[in-house]
Amino acid sequence: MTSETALWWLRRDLRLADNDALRAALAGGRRVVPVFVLDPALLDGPTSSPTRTGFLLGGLRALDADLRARGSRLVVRRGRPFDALARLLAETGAADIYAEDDHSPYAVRRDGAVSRQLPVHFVGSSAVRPPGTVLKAGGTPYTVFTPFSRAWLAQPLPGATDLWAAPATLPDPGDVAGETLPDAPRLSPAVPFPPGEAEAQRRLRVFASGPIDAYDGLRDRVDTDGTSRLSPYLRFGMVAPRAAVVAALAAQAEQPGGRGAGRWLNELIWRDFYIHILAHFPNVARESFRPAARDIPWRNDPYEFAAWCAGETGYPIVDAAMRQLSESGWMHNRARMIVASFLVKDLLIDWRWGERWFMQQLVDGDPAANNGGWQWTAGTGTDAAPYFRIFNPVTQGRKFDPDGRYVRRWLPALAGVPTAGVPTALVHEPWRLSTAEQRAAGCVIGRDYPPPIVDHALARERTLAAYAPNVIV
DNA sequence: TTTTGAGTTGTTCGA
DNA sequence: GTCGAACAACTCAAA
Repeated sequence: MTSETALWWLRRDLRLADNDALRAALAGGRRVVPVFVLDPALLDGPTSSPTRTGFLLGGLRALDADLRARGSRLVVRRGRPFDALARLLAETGAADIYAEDDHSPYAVRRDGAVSRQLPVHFVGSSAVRPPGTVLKAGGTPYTVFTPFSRAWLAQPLPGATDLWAAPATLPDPGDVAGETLPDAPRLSPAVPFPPGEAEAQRRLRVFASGPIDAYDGLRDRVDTDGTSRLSPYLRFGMVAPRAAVVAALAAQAEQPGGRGAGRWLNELIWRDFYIHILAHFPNVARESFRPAARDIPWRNDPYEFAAWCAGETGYPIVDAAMRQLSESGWMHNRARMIVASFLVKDLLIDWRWGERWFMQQLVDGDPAANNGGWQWTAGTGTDAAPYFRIFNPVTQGRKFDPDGRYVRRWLPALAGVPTAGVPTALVHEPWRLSTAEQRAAGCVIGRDYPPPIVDHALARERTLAAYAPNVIV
């Protein structure tokens, strides 16, 4: 062959636009072989999720189609990445491998092993600003979000000129053998996330051109599509996080008085924050960030955990959210906080149990964001919620699902419960309905819907005692 | 080195 | 119904 060859190793950057690794691989007119390695350590690991794997495989199919439309195609191999890449280097005669940097603990181990023996170059990052680039004056990492975000914003911000479209044509990778993508597991029709770069860009465009302005006011409403629903796409890099930042800044410039775009940008900065935290403090994947919070006397009742997983706690907002998770692979952000608070602070179950369940269910499951969120709720992490902040599932339901549309959607047993009337709307506390009202609504507690697994007021007192500083010192 | 101000997302209670 | 205080103390970041 006449020109040099490079492997483009895709991991969580399944896109052709704004892809630094692809651009670096293409530089100099090289022949580029796009490769994805199906890694059993990830796909069959203890924190894998059939829904997420289905989304990934769909994304790979979409990417392959996008590549073929440009004269290229995706080469899929199965096995340990090191072995697969070493073989491909030999088969193709490639001199270099280009990949976007991934900062999660597994990726760091994997990439370290690969880069010790193979010519791999890491270009770009799954974060907007990679770990190590947002540090305190002394060169150490931030552990509090607000100063982190100030330092993050103080650096030059990306603009429209930093983005580039997918190349119109790509070099033919030549005759390289690859596996066909496995069919199973398929995405359930209930999963409202068609995979692929085009869909990711469409969602970002639609969200940033309107709904983002209402984001600040609607983001907490679980009964409303007030969020971007971009998380699975960002998880697999079907859209560049940098492109999301640019879109948020542009929306902010258009609505200088509005708070929605800035609020959403803040969430993108949180995404970077937790990527940095996990990269700088990889032990948080195994234990609480705060040493003082490592000795909380968890109850860890396996039956209560099973009820939480199944959405059978008797608290409608909790159960609806857990059904939304298992049926659709996704859960509204506010609902994630509510169910997490319930698991940790009402049931006193170790946050790591909930963290693992989320990873096994979430189409957007990401080790950094998931760990950060759980440790925040549990009060064990960086900049965490104070231990006495315990969500009341009834109050949260009334506040963020005022008409009960969300709980009715996911809990058919509650479909007949009135939202208004005598004595008040009780859809978020159906056990307070009279026997006659329960019968009229077709929701008899104990028959159609479970009674509350714990009394929230008592559970709250129990947790305050368990967390009290004199206990956890 | 010391000091000071500040810290995602709540709830409950009593006036 | 609304409002402010209490919940508890600690750690971080920066001057």
